[in-house]
Amino acid sequence: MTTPRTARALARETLTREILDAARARLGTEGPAGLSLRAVARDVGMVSSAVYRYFPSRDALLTALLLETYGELGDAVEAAEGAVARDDLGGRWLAACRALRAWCVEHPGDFALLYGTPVPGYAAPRDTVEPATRVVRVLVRIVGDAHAAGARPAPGPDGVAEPADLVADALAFVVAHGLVAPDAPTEAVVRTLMAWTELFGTVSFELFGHLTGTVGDYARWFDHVAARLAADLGIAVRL
Amino acid sequence: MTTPRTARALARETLTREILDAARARLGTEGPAGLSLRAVARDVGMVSSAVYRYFPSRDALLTALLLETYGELGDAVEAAEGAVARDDLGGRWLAACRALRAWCVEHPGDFALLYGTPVPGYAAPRDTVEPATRVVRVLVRIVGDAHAAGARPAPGPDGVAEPADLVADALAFVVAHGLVAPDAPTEAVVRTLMAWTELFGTVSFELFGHLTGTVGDYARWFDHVAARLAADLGIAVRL
DNA sequence: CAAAACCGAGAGCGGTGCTCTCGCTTCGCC
DNA sequence: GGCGAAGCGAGAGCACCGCTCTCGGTTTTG
Repeated sequence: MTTPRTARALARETLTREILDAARARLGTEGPAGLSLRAVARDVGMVSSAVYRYFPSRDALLTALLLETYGELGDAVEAAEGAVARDDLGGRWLAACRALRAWCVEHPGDFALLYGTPVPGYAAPRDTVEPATRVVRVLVRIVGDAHAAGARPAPGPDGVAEPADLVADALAFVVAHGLVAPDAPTEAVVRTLMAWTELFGTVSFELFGHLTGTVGDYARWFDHVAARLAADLGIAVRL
Repeated sequence: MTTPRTARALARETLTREILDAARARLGTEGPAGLSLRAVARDVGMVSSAVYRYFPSRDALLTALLLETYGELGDAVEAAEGAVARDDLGGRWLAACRALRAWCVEHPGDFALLYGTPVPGYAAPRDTVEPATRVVRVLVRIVGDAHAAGARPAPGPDGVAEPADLVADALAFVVAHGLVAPDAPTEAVVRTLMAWTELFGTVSFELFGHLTGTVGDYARWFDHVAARLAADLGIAVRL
């Protein structure tokens, strides 16, 4: 990455940035499906073919956007959660959840790119997996700390824990990615993954309009969802 | 709708069907974003402009697809739930949830149309709202019956019910659409809406690839989510 | 049986992703 | 300093897209 600071390299850097910024701006207004490389080129004052000097294809541009966007969301959630006292587990959980929703609501286009319908022909490369797991990693860490502090999830549907092999399925990935220590409370991890999907499901329903008319105050609605999930994990949240 | 059965009207009917079928077939392979009216026209052996005799715009075709698809999902869920003994509340809940997921997994393209990123310029007309509520209506009905049978949702995060005005927000819509009787258990209704979002959030994460590597057996994972949600609503589910 | 309505085909508009070629500028190296 | 190589932006062109309009031919209607 330490390219020589020649005039050309410098220009390339700034132009790459300009293209990415223009693309993200368009993403906010048109959505991922309508992301037009030609329009982006026009926005930065180029002809469309010139953009291909910087991104070999539309998919490559998409990948760069994915990486950048996952990173930004991860930053936001980690920063919000990190600003809360370590022993305030409910506060950390709520801060992480609220930061998550806030970012998504402020960047609906980016949210659609990350959590909406996948672009048909496009498969996200491997190196997007790590940035994509940052949010859930924060959640798992909070729950892990809570477990260490004695918190226990509510009993399962029939009063017993989730089956061991279901837990193993989910846990294998989490441990493999270093999200959590191998001796983590397995059931809590599974519940956290379920909570993660509910959080994003709620945001998805909000942003995609499936709750219009049903819910008045989305922020409060989301807070209650987050609080319920926390309670289910044995973490007390004061709204 | 009782158009005279002239040769022309008959031909129009079958051709409209053929176009819709071709569009849904393409939806399954390309996804909603890549739905090309020209390609659909080719599939039914027409030139693209001829399709406009049947649907005045791509959006109109989209609306027709929405109506049909919501209807099909509603049919599937209602049929599955209706086949279970009325007093077997856990069975009804599980049947509805499983039918919901099964349909989505079998029709990923249609699912993306209904619950994925909204098409940028397109706003679904009013008459898609009613068909869109059929699934949640089934869920609310089960929970209502459970309430009548004495089931009570688990206590809220801090041991108290959800705030009354949050409940009122959500309930207003539900009652306005005749989803539930005005004297319904308000808190249970709110919880049901939350459960509804989690069910579709789980399917969304499954189909959009956010759980790849994390969850091995999606069906069992989903069953556990459904069972947990039921337990939270005071409904016992045997897996 | 004629007028009106409907229908399919085709051309055409401006847009898209992407490829290739063509000059020009900048770079690295001797 | 000079020179070949590499990088760059512009433009033309390909096949595709949604959509409009016109033009003959068919069917329906009064």
